Amino acid sequence: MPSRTIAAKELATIFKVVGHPDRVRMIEELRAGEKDVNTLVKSLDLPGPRVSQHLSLLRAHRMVEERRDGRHHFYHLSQPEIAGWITEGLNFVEGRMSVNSTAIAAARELWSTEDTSSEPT
Amino acid sequence: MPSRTIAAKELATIFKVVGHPDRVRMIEELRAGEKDVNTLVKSLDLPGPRVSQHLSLLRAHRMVEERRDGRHHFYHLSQPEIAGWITEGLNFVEGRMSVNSTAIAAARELWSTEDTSSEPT
DNA sequence: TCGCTATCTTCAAAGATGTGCAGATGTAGA
DNA sequence: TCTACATCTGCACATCTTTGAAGATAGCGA
Repeated sequence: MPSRTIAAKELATIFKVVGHPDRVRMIEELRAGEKDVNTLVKSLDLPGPRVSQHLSLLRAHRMVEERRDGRHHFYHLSQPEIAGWITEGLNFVEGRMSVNSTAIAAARELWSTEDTSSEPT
Repeated sequence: MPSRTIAAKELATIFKVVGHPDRVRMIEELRAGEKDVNTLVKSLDLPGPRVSQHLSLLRAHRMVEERRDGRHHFYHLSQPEIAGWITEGLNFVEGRMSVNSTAIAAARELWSTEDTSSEPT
C-alpha cells in the first residue's frame, strides 16, 4: 500500500475521532490541564457513561492519557498541541453558510487564550 | 446555545467531512490545483459514482468549488490552506501504535512540497 | 438533425459503523 | 457493608458507505 494511502487512512481516523461535538468540547476542556471524569461530566453537562465512552475512544487512539488517584480518574491530553490544531479548524468554519460567525469568533477568543497546558510550575 | 457549543458542533462537522480516507486523498490531490472528475477517478483508482458522491459532500460544505467546461467538471479547493492544515495532522499520527511511521514521513514529504495551489501565473 | 459516446451526477437498497441509553458491573474509600 | 466514582454491556436507533443502475448534459460524426 502506497505511503500516501496509509497516511490518508491514519489521518482520516484522527479526523473521525475528533469529528464529534462532545469530543471536541472534551479536548478543549482538557486544554487547560488535566481533569477528572466527574468534572468533565459537570462542565459538559453530559451523562456519565457517555463521557466515559468518549474518553475510552480518545484513550484507544492515544489522544488522552489516564492517571488514577483513589477513585478519581484524571485525564489529560497526550499531545497538548492537538487542541491548538483543532482550534485552527475554526478558520475553515468561518465563511461557511448557516453559521453564526460571531459565535465562532467568540469561541476562538475563548480557546486561543487558554493555553496553560501541561507546564507544571 | 453557548458559542463554544456552536463552535464545537461546526468544528465536528468539518472533522467528520474530512474523516474519510478517500476524501483526505481527494483534498491532497486538489492541493496541486484544479482537476476534473475523471482525473481524480484515475489517480485515486475509485469508482466514478463514489468520487462524485464525495465531491458532492465536499461541495455541500463549501470545501471545494466546481467549474464546468464542456462535459468536464473541474474542482478546486475553496480554501487551499485547508490542505496544509490537514497535513499538520500527521504530527499527531506519528508516534501512535500500529502505524508504519516511515510511511507517514514519506507522505508528509510528498504533501508538504506540493504547494503549487491556485496561483495563476 | 439523429444517434452515439464520454463525462458526471443522482437514486435506491443493502451493509457497515457510530450513537445514546439503561442497567449491570468494577473499584476504592469510609 | 455502604456509597461515590467510573466503566462496561447490550440493544435500539440513526447515520454513513458502497454499489449498481438509471438519468442528465455536452461534444462528435454521419
